[in-house]
Amino acid sequence: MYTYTNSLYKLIERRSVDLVSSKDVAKLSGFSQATVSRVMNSPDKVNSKTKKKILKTMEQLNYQPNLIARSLITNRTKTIALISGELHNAFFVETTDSIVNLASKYGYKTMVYFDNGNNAKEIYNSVVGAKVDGILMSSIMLDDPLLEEIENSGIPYMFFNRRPRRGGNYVVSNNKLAGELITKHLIGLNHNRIAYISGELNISTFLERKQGFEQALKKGNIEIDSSLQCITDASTSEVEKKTLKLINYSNPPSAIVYATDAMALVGMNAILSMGLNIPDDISIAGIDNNSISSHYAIQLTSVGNPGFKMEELAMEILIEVMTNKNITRRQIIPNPEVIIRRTTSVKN
Amino acid sequence: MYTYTNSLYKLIERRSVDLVSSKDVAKLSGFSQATVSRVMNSPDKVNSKTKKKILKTMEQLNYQPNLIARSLITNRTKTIALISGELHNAFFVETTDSIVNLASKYGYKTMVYFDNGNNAKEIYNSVVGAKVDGILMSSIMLDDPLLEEIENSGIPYMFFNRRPRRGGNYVVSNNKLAGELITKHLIGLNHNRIAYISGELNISTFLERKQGFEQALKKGNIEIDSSLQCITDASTSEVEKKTLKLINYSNPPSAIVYATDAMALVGMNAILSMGLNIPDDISIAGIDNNSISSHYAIQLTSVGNPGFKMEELAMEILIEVMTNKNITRRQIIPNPEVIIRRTTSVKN
DNA sequence: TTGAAAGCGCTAACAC
DNA sequence: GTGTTAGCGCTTTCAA
Repeated sequence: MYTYTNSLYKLIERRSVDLVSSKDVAKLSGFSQATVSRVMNSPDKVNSKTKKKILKTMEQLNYQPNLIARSLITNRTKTIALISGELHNAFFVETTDSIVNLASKYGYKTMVYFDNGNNAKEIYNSVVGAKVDGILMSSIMLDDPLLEEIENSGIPYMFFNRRPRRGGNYVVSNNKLAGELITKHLIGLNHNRIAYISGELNISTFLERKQGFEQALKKGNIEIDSSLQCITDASTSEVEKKTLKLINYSNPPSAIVYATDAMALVGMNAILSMGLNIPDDISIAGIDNNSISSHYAIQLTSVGNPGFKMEELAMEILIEVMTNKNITRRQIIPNPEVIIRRTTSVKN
Repeated sequence: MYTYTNSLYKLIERRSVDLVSSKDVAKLSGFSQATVSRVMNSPDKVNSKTKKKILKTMEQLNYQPNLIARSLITNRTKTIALISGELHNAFFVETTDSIVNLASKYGYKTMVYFDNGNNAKEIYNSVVGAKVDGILMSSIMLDDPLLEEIENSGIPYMFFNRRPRRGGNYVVSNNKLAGELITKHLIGLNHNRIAYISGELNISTFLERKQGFEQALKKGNIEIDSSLQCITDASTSEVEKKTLKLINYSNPPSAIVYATDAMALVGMNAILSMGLNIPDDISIAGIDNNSISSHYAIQLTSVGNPGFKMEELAMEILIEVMTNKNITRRQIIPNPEVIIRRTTSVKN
């Protein structure tokens, strides 16, 4: 008894630098390490008195199981990787928030990576080494070589927002429809010189939204004018530049569709800074329906899936795939709708 | 030779589900596991021919070291934990982005947690179990019991944005000065009924900013009117409610200082929705200088540290602490400045 | 310069 | 219901 008290004292005293292990708990409680393990993993298989004693000892020692050691043997880390677009785009702010919180709700930690457009492979290697239980990824390109690697790795995954050209598991909005709807909205307001500013077309969202844009023009019998289409990287400076270019045409467009709300926000800033009025001088619209877009000072007309978060559905599915191993192909494409606000009006 | 080719074939064929280990690399290359390990950890200690062979084998097998196993023995995970406020506050969007990217630049992965105000202890336990190499944390309360635990844990850490009442390592803005400066700015515009909407005062930023507010009033010989001070949780609905309450006074304030830009944005939305004009009817200002605040459609007067990112400095220091173990107390408090935009004007 | 062997802290058969 | 033992995939002495 004395010895126990003595070593207990020592164990409590020492700082976590040299941490308490299940061996310590075992020794001090008088049971084996296996039983200590059972208390954590199959508590119903251990005598309730024993359990009580061990739990008390754990508390006394402030024992925290070493998850690294546990993972090495279980081959599960209770961690998911989120490979996201950068937070400069408010869309990813909302998805990151949702995903981390939802993961946590399900008992998963989240390793977050931001893909800046040319570090995907590096990120992927890190993710593989980290032995995450699943991957949630937005930043997949249309013909991304990573797709095959991920598929072959056997690691459960879901894409959201973007998808590869063929195959893969994902939840993405019907982006072609999104592009079509917003353009149709503008055509309905009598606009016929409608410009379009897009990110690079090796990304599904950008390609498909533009396809929708063109489809709407075609249906509206408006000729496609390539001088009104700008494909650019989605950076602030480029979007600004393209916006100013369009505005300064001798025959400028009466409306601009931006491929994302984030880009529209940049465009709006540029247009207002020029002293122009939105929508009196020019209508603008985005796609994604970021939450800032509904702010009274912004009031950006957009396209979105209100009441539905694709990243959350993707996460729910991922959880299911991680627990039940029967992985069937999952491809979900909800239809979005236009949210009309104050940045679009009838062409005057 | 034949045997090697044969087993190589088998190893290449199999999917990563049962992954290649350093043992496989060893067997196939004809060296020991120890030497394979050396190739990764002290390559200069291994013969260059041997090294070349082993590296080639690694590539053939697409070997990725199991970081979990490595961590178990090295006791380092090359992972930091970011315990952040939620992304609803744009301030944390920018810090999260910076931190994850900077960590990655230094070769660290980032486990991200969002503290919603009552899961800090739970998060902390997860962090301890995950054996992260360091913690970057914004969501510390003034008298947080976690401080002692973190200090005792021996895990390198830095707070940013918020700090505990006493002790701790942190980089935080001079928040009292921030509150004082913005209030002085308004007093300089002849405002003398200035309202203040703050988050809970158990958080250093809120307490100190309010102290600065009061100090400025005192210096300006303006009596403190408690009916113009609202302490609330920082949620959207509460900030809205308080804003409307103030506006509907028979003798409303001519200016409102919000403790954060995020709160000011909510207030702005409420005020504009009422049909009032900013700043003609009422001036408003925030603190933090979020990037959205400089948007032309927002133009929020704020207080910030332009050209300086406290989270980045905190991260740099953390890296240093994690590598050189001589942990000295670090408390850094840069002075902010007012950024005047269009939401504040002379009282009419 | 390389290999053999021990062990990080945990879990999971298997035995009792 | 509990203990003994082996081993997850690495790194790291210690010998050779």
